[in-house]
Amino acid sequence: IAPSPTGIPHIGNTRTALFNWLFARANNGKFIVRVEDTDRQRLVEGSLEKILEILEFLGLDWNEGPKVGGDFGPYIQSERKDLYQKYAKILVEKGMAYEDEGAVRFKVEKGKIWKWDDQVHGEISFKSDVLEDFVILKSDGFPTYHLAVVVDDNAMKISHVLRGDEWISSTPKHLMLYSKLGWKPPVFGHLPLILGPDKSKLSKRHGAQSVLDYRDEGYLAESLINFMALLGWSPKDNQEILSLEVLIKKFDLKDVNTTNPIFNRDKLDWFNRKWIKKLSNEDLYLRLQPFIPKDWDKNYVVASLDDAKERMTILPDFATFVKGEFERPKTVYVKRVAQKPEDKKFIKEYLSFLGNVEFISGNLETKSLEFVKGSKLDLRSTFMLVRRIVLGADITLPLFSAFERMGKEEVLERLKNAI
RNA sequence: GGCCCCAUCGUCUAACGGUUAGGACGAUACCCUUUCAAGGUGUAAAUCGGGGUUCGAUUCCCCGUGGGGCUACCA
Repeated sequence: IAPSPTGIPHIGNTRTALFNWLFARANNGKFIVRVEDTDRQRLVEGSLEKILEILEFLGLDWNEGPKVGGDFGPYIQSERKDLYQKYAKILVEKGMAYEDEGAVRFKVEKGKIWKWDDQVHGEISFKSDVLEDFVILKSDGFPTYHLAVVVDDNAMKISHVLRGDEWISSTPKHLMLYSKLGWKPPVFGHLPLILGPDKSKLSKRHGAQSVLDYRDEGYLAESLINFMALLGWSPKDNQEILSLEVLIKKFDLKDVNTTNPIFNRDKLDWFNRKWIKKLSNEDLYLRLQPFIPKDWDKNYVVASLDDAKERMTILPDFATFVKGEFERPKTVYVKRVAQKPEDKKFIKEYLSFLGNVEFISGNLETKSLEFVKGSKLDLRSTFMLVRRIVLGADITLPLFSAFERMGKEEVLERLKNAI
């Protein structure tokens, strides 16, 4: 995978990385990260770190590249400038390229047909006549993508190139370069492009775009991987919930689609719900750290996880469900929800009733149910009243498990506030 | 404009040339239910159009239409 550090990669670029990684792992190959920073104008400071952060967050480790090194380094193109210049010079000397206003342009031979067996599309061919002479070395001495990618893929012994469909029309240029340089081209596979909701190529203007943004919104790496994997690919058995391990076993380039999928956030949400539910409480607690106050007691939080897991879509949902257990409702609010005399009367009776009840969720529930039914009050509205008084909200975790966690003293205290 | 890629429910997708065109998300109805969820059972929802080939096309071919990409000294 060869990202360009001209910004933070969005879901589309990241999915390309994922497919490359899966393909490499599924075939006992090597996953190589090479940084293509030959566009000096658009270089964005710090994006290389972000790129690696994304890969690390998702668990896509690389065999060669930044940080880990490798036999064919350096893996940063700006550090390989001499190499590109050397080959540009050779091409010029052989008359296959020429200088043009400080840059070097490759001479396209007319009347030829360039074709390759694309691993996802099948055979694709181009007439060389539709291509114009193209720049391979810019006037600032840096190569264009075309020269750099060919020189490096050859030098680094790259066997397979999986990239986005947007590169299809450039492939003949690369084929020409391989041919003139006397090298054997790698196998190409072009992946369908992920489209935004407006059906145009995914880009910055489609809202939160990078995996890091989704991570910060509370999506798990598992969900993101699962979601991206199924955009343009599906396993033979149509299974949907897939871990990285399972994906490696099932991934096959033959099952990659040719049509451009559209990014669908609802499905991402669904995956996140599924994956959060699969997490152990201990693991979920760890992932929750960035999204909850530091002073929330660990045992307390963990104890509420079974209930919370069932209803969370993103990590920050946890705090909104449990917040009411940590903060007493405002008195003005309590006074307002318990205005009616009959409500106050009920709370008074319930209060004294609770005094003799053991605060264990199941017990609390059966006893309370009996109590309310005996009073002939409406179940829903009555429990909603209690919920509002004790937890200060309409949407909370199940009432009685919350009671158990909070303890008798605290619950009674809060109820007293209403009378 | 030119070149290239693509075309199954709203979305992600499945279907050796023979299926009542399947699944999932979302939507919706009902059940369950102390809220919200979750869960359960249903429902609606698709082969872009026209020609071929074939006993038979979602599937193969052609044309059209639609969408996307490229057309930079960006990747």
